[in-house]
Formats: sequence, C-alpha cells, structure tokens
Amino acid sequence: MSNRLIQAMKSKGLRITSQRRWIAELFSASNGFVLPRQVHSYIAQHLPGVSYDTVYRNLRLLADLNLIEQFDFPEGVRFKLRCGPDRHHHHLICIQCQQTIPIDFCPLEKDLNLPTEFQVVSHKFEVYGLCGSCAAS
Amino acid sequence: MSNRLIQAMKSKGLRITSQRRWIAELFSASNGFVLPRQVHSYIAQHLPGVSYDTVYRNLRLLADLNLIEQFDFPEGVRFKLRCGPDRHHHHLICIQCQQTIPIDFCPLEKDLNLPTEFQVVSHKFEVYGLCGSCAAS
DNA sequence: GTGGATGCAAATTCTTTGCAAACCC
DNA sequence: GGGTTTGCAAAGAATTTGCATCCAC
Repeated sequence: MSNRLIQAMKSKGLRITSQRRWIAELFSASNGFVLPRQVHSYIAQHLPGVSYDTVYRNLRLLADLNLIEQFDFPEGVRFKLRCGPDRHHHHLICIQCQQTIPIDFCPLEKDLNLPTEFQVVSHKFEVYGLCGSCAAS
Repeated sequence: MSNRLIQAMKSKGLRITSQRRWIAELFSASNGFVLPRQVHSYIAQHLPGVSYDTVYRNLRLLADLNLIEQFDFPEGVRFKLRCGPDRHHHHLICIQCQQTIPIDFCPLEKDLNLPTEFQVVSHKFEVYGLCGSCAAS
C-alpha cells in the first residue's frame, strides 16, 4: 500500500485520503495513459460516491507537483505516472491500449545540425503504434 | 489570392467563401501555430460580424481534410498550415511566438533498436525553445 | 435554382471555483 | 483541534449542434 506515489505525496505534505490512495493504486498498477473519467470510474468502483471534481482536482494537483505526467491526446487530456528520475528516456505508445514502453534512444543526443540561434528548451519524441499484445489481437 | 490552401479547398469541392478566403490568407502568411480565437479575431478584422462557430467549424473541417495541422498546446488547441508533401521533416517550435522552423533530421531514420513486436504507426518529434528573434528580445 | 455555408442561439462537454461539512494528522 | 480535503452545486470555457437564411456555383 505504500507505493512510490504515496511516498511522494507524503513528502510534499499532502494528506493521504482514501481517494488519493486509490489514485496512487491505479497509477502504480498501470504504465499507460488514462483519461480523467477513467480514473474517476476506477475510484468509484472502490469508493462509491467519490466526486468527479475531487478526482480532477487531484490529477491537476499531482500534475502540478510533477508526480504524474499530463499529455494531450486527441480525445482529451490523459495522465500517467511520471517515470522515475533514473535516466532520460522516451516512449513507445500503443495507440490501442495507451500502454507505454520506455526506449533509451534520444534524438537530441545525435548530431541534429540545428540553427545556432535557436535556444533549445525541451523536446518531445514519441513513437506510436501497436504493442505486442494489441497487434496480436 | 489563389494560394495553396484555396486550391486545396477547391479540389476538395469546398466553396470559396470570403470567410474561407481570409482563413487561407492567414495560414499562408504565417508558419506558426495559432489559436482558434486568434483566427477569429483576425478574420473579424476583415469581415466584421463573422461568427466564432463558422471559424471553428472551418478549422475543424480543414483539419479533418488534413489541410491544416492540429496540435494540442497546454493553452489549448492550435492550428497551422500543413507542410507540403515535399519531404518528411520535423520542426523547431518557438515557445514564445509559436513560429516553426523545419529541420531535416528524423529520429526514425536512425537505428532505434525498438522491440521487434511493436508495430510502428507514426511518430512525433519536436524541439521546443526560443527562435532567434524571441531569444534576442 | 440548389445544395453547401453562415450566423445565431442553445446544448454538451470539459474544467474550474466557492463553500460548508468531513476527515487526516 | 486545526487546517486540508471532499462533495455538491454552480460558474466558466471550449466545443458541438439545429435550423432558418444566405450565397457560391
């Protein structure tokens, strides 16, 4: 029950309510991107009566604290547990199940030949496709 | 007045209204990402009384027809003219003025060492930062 | 003339906010 | 107990839809 997210929340001084415990539970069990409404219906299975805005507020809070990662998909915003600070990496993202698979390759480590006057601040690199199990089915 | 977007709209069988002419004008004059409301206020300067939903509907339509590119920024969705079919490329994107600068480098042409069971469908690679003029000011 | 496009208004959906009651520490 | 968090309800914002009128072809 004391997963990484719970620990991180504690260290930020947040109170560990049952709602937050289940949010942490969900993100720890999945490495994919989920929609706010998916989070809410998951929590509601365990805590009937949980309000949508509590879930939403917590997702926003966790994203602001940089504990989860926010990502804008065409169907709307999705969240996933932020990867540990171990090593910079990117992801393969399954377009079917939103599962993510880390990859080590980073384009910015290559010789990009960028115009010198452009000051790089950040970058985004993702590969979309079908993961092994989604491709099989 | 007969820019690429206008031609593309004609070839899709769309009627060229003055609203659409100004939308085409805007996208042809800019290589950056613009918000729907920016598009609307630009059109409204030339066509007072143009409705927001007409602009919005047309942006959606052009995006569906793949003539403009939709992109989700934190402040909301933005659009820009789709690059010509000349050569696959990526962009530097200025986080200040949303200007884009094409770059030839494509990570997928490199040796990524992806897991073989993953079927790649598409990819995204963008570099964010400050363009020359924004960095100077 | 006719079907597609527009403008208006209202409906949906998504996201945010205020506040009293409930609960964690 | 005290300050956070929650649930409810309502406000805002973004996006979509219905429909009569208008206009490009």
